[in-house]
Amino acid sequence: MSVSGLLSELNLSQQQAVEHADGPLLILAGAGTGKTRTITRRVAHLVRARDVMPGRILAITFTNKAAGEMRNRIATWVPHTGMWVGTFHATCARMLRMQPEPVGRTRDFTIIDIDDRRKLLRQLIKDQGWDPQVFRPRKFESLISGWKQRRLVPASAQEQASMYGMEEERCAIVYGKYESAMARQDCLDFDDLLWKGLQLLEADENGTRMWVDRFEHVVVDEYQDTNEIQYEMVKKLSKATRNLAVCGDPDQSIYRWRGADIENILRFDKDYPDATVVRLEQNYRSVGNILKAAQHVIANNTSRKEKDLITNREDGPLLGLTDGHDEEHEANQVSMKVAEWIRNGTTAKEVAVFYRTNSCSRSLEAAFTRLQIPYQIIGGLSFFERREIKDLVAYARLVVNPRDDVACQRVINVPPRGIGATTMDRIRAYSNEHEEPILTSIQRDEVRGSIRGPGKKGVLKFLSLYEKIRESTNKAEIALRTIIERSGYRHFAEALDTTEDVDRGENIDELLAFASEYDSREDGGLRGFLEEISLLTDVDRWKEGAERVSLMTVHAAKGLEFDRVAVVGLEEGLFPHARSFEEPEGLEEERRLFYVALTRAREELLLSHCRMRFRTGAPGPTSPSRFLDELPEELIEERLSPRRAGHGGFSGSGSFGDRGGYGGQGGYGGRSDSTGIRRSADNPSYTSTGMESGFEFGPSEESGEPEPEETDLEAGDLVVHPVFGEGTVSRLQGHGTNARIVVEFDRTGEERTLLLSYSMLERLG
DNA sequence: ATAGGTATACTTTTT
DNA sequence: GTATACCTAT
Repeated sequence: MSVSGLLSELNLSQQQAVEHADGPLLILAGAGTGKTRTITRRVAHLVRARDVMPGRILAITFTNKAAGEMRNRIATWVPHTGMWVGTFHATCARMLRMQPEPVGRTRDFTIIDIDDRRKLLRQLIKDQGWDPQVFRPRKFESLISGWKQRRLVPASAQEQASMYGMEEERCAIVYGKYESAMARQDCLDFDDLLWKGLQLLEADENGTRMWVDRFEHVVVDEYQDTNEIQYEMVKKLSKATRNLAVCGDPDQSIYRWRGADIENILRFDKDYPDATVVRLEQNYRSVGNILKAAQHVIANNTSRKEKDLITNREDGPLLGLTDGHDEEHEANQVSMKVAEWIRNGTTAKEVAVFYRTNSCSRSLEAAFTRLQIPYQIIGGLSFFERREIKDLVAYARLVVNPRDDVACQRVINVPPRGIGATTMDRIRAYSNEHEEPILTSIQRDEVRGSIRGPGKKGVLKFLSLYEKIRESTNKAEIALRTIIERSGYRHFAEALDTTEDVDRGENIDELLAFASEYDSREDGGLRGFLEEISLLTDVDRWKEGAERVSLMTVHAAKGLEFDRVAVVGLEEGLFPHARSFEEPEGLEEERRLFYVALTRAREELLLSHCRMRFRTGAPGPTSPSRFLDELPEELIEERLSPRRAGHGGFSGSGSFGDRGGYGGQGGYGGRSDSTGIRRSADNPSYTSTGMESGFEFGPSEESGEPEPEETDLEAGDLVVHPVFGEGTVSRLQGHGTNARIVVEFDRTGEERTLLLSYSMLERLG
């Protein structure tokens, strides 16, 4: 392949970025301007045309998935053996694994996740004699994470905390305890990976310089979302050669809450006055109307660099807009539209639905199931957060790192083997006092002698299990199989809560398949496998090829593109999210988020909101997002939902629009000349799939206040549910707002537990 | 020690 | 609607 092949099918700006020789380079790349293609070609070009050794190139991506894609794409041009391509976190983990000493860890360190981190914090709070109900682990976690992002050690945090209040003060103390526990257990958390990674570089600058002189070229994608530590890290890694190429779009910076500083990209040409700046403004992705809409919205942000995006594509269809009564109705409308898209020739994998918060996925799921549209949810209840996965991973962690007390405590009595709270307290007391790992402690005769009752046998059982697992091969899959078989875990997991329709066995199999795939690809053994999965996210697990509609948050959608996209929940307080109202910067970030959502679509967009939504327990009226008002009116297709008069349940539906914030919202309400009912007429094939025709609502609860305990339903009553159909009440449980009703539904023959106040059940007959 | 029930909090986004 | 922590009975 000739060098010029690397420049084929690139526009002039892209070519300039690819061919740029030495020194700092800033690529300002708008959405859909071929940014990934450009930096991939650039890296390939470095190897082919400039004879840079692959091992001397470091490319940082935002997700592991993007890293994998980049690796594959580069491979089509040049061999890339030894090239470093990965996320900041993965890159840091890799460096630290190779040289852990400067930060006080061994090469066997394990990575702790948020959940375990929270558990550890709870324990430490309790150890201080404080009530975790008052001093919340969650709150502490975010405080500590913030301190770590700002590189504050516990001592400095304590100094600063005294200015704030008791909670901060106490948290700072716990922070100190947490840090020593993590060191003792040879663990690192996500924040540590970055901070300790930077510390490694700092030590390296005055030492062997094995890292700071290692890379001849550093390339960073999504630079607009780097935080302070990442910024410093990039600076150090590229200081020796100044061959730093960063790429990003300030309008797509959406991780401020995680410490990302948009200033990093905005001031790049001040940091490096000799930087070459290349602007990619030719959009190849979206049709004209989508691009126009997106540009129009983002222009409302004040703190931004003017940027133009041009497309030579046709205008395309107008942007669709729907408003539902509530989220269920909204989900129905959206799924009908999706069904229409698919019927008209778009494949399911080219369709996506985005939402602001994960909780919005539920109603969509129900609607998609009803219409029998295949879908997959990305994110939300993560695979890796599933109990059975976490348990097995904890076993594996303990094998790799016997000092990992968090992992040890998670599995020492799972499946149950008689080691309860009393026994654990005793063991923990000993191990705290002697400052040695729990696993070491329980091997001491002194400790084992002090344990009586069923715990004694349990500890022996656990130790012999542990030995057997340790002896198994280092291959990830075999090790996991040994764990599962020797511990009897599969049986335990499958017997766990049979009422839920989660298939834990299936999840276990997926983990095994994952391990087997890893073994065939890499030689990192159990430790390597653990490292990989602890840094994986759900987007990374996303099965791109699957013929399914993708449902995800807008954050998860970053970097992806689809032919047709629907964005739901465009309401004040949800999108933009209420939490963003406190500071003006917050609102600008929400707008960028909306901009990201819009620019994912190639051909067609559907935007939607509803007039009432369940929010934290109670349903309430909502008003359309201000972002809808910011769209140019002439690009929006008028489509207001049908009135529901005559449909029984929502007798008061007309009054919704007149109430609350809806009617009052500026120009939007003014466009409300109804175009009538279209959906059911348009989609006869989808309303007759054997499921519900149309959509019935339960007894009218539109007055907003759920009436707890006010039910005359009892066991044996026949009821009908709008989604699940007819069924029989099995029993009632709980009181007040938490009252639940268990119903066995005829269609599936399965029992479901529903929250009584919102169950929308109607008595039958 | 454990199972089963009950109360409570959580819903912003994620490496 | 779900996960988790605490309480109580066995």
